[in-house]
Amino acid sequence: MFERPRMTKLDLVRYYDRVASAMMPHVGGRPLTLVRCGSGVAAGCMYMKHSKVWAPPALTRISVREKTKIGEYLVIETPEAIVALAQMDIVEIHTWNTRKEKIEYPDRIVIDLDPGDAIEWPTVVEAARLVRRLLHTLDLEGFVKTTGGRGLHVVIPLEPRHDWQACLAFARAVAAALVRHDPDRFTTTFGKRGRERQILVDYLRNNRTNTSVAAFSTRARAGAPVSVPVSWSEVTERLRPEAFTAATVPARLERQRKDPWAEYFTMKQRLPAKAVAALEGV
DNA sequence: GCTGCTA
DNA sequence: TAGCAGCAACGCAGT
DNA sequence: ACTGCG
Repeated sequence: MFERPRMTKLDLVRYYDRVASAMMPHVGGRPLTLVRCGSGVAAGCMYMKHSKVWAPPALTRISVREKTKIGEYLVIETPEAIVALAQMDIVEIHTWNTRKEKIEYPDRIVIDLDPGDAIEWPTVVEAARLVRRLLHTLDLEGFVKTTGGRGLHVVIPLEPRHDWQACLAFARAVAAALVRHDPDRFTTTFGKRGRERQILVDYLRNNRTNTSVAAFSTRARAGAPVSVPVSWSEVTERLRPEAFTAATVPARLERQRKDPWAEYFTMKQRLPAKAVAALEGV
């Protein structure tokens, strides 16, 4: 399926088999959008949103009311289902930020930091830490993960009680606050020109129908690392280890250093009342 | 990858 | 029966 | 309206 390094479908099966159980909590029970590369990655890939097409029996299906019609989506309920996706030539696994039980109420918001070409990695890390600090002022916790590309996601675990519009409004407010805080560094403008030196805060990815929040993806194409929750030791390694020793790490981060995502799945956060208004003052 | 039509 | 074509997303923003 | 983008 891949050239250089050569990777076959069997390799993909082995890989999914190895990571499936770790992936389950992130991708299970959610509507999927998949990237399929049927004739090898070089030949081009297709997005698969609805599940009208064939899928291995290990995948389950759900119907979701959409604007105009009812869409049928594939859902992962077991690790076997993940491995089965390899049989479908699925190379990227994207999920909604809602679980099937509460399809209109996201259980996470993702703040996507998408650096321009001239932005160095440490700057992205710094930005992610800034986002976390911003969230802390609202008594919210955020978890950092790699994206498979050059950026980072700050994931905010939520109790599924705010509809996606409320989540979108919140994400917009966070983005706006970041831009206000440092207009030279942050932008919400999509246009490529002029943002080489800026970090795009991409809040659109929180839209209900959005497909782009990949908890995991196999971006072997780009030679990028596989997207998994990143550990702080990993981040600091790439940052400047000597400048970020345990002595300088706040207790809160120190706790995360051990297992950054340990608390993630137990955390049931609510957006503070008037969170959007509160952010306007930041 | 699968289905369904055609040679 | 072998082979081929068609199929498999979407919405925002910028120009 | 069309294109780029993720």
